[in-house]
Amino acid sequence: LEDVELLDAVCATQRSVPAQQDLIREGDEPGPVFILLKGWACRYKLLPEGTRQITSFLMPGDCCDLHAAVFVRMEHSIATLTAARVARVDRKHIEVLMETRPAITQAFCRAQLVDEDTLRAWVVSIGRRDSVQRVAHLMCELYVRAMNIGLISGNRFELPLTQAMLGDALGLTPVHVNRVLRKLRISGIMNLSRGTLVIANVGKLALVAGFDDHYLNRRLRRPSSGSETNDSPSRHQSEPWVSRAPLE
Amino acid sequence: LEDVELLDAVCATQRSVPAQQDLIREGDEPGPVFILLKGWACRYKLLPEGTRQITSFLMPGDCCDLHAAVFVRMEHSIATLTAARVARVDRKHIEVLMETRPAITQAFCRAQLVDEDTLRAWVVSIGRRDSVQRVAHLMCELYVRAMNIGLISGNRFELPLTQAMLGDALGLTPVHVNRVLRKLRISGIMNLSRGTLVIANVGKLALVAGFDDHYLNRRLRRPSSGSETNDSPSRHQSEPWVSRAPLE
DNA sequence: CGGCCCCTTGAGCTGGTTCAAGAGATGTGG
DNA sequence: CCACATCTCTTGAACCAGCTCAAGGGGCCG
Repeated sequence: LEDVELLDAVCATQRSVPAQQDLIREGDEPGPVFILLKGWACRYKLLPEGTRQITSFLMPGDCCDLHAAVFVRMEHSIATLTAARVARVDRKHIEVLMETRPAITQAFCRAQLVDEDTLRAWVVSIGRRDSVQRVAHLMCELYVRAMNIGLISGNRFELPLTQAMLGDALGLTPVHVNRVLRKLRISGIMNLSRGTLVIANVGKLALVAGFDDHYLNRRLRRPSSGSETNDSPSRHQSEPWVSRAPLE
Repeated sequence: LEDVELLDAVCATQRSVPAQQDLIREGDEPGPVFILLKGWACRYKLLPEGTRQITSFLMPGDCCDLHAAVFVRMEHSIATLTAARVARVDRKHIEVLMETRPAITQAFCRAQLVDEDTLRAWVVSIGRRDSVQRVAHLMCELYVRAMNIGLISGNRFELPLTQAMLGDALGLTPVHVNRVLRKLRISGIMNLSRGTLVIANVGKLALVAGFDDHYLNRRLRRPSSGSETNDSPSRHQSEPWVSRAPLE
């Protein structure tokens, strides 16, 4: 479709950003829209005591605050976690796009809803799962998302998050994240080390996590193994853009 | 505005629902839109172990899943918590409204964004606050929301939630919710009993909670009493992320 | 080579859980 | 109007998952 070209065009002005840098800071007035093209970022909030809580991870293809124009003030910050490449799009362009291209509008809307479901899943995880389930669940989420944007090779993918970052996302201590990762490693389920996650046993991981992959509206397929029947072949496969890595 | 009349009209078909009844169940195909007119409800998710996590509370005026039409499957359930009055609106009507009345569309969109900010605040609370802060923070949220829909009289309002429900929302045990409530009571900050919450000291409550009322885009006003110039209790921390680099 | 992260592991502590038991409430049927 | 059942709240006591504090090791970069 030409929609893709329009989106490409809109991402013309790109910028490289080093790791650990705020793109948007809490209290800011919503400005331009950012689209993450490469690297990882996160939304987070700082507490008075100085602790941090990450509320979501952003991967290539994700957008920052498409809809926030209604508000006076950002309620959270967004920062890169790794070196990243970012497109900064004037809000006007987005609005024009949303008025003229219904498919794009719908894709945006859909992305928004997926985000919200993910957020709810985080609440569930942090509220009711123990540390092992929590880590496992997050890994499942990231695995599925990485798969959707084609970042999986075999049963591994690059996961350049420090244990401290994972802790800030999961509501755990870095120390304890470390212990959980060890536990998952020695039980032969997965191994996160040196920036890449290797999942030895997806099924077991999902089982431990109590992972329900519906919430990303994708099926969790293990790379090999074929006994499973794909029950709904007609699912929205004419994929709207937002969840794919569009450029690059 | 006549927008109000249109919305009234759309709520013509009302229904009374007893407490503890599912309106929408996880796995359902999104059906009609529900608007809560009276009483309390919640979104929740059940875990395999049988525990429950509530992800948000719904109060009169809140809508269920305006936008979910895009999805095949609901990712969470919605249930009444008290006896309630509910309008069931055909999705078609909503769509017509959203095409013809821009003000209404904008209001819906705004509500959606507020919900999302609230959800993020829950993640922060559950992830990084201790039990007392957590309870206090939720009470602040509910207080502000109750105020916004005119449910506050003086410094009290009706809060018909059991301690078990609060626990399911906060990721705590009912037993522990009880102990926290006692602590808040004897420290003279607030008193929740027999279905009504009396806030003796809003400022102190917000302080304990680390409550940042921006996220509902409303100011936290105390009804009477005014010795304290309570600007916003947050904003201690405008440090850019770099300053957090030494993770302590 | 030296400094700075980040990861790793140990040991002790604590906030919140679990289990248990009793006391109010509130409703229901006789 | 009372008797009984069912919830919810309340409190105690023991326990444990995850935290804190501390110390050492490895990789990467200047």
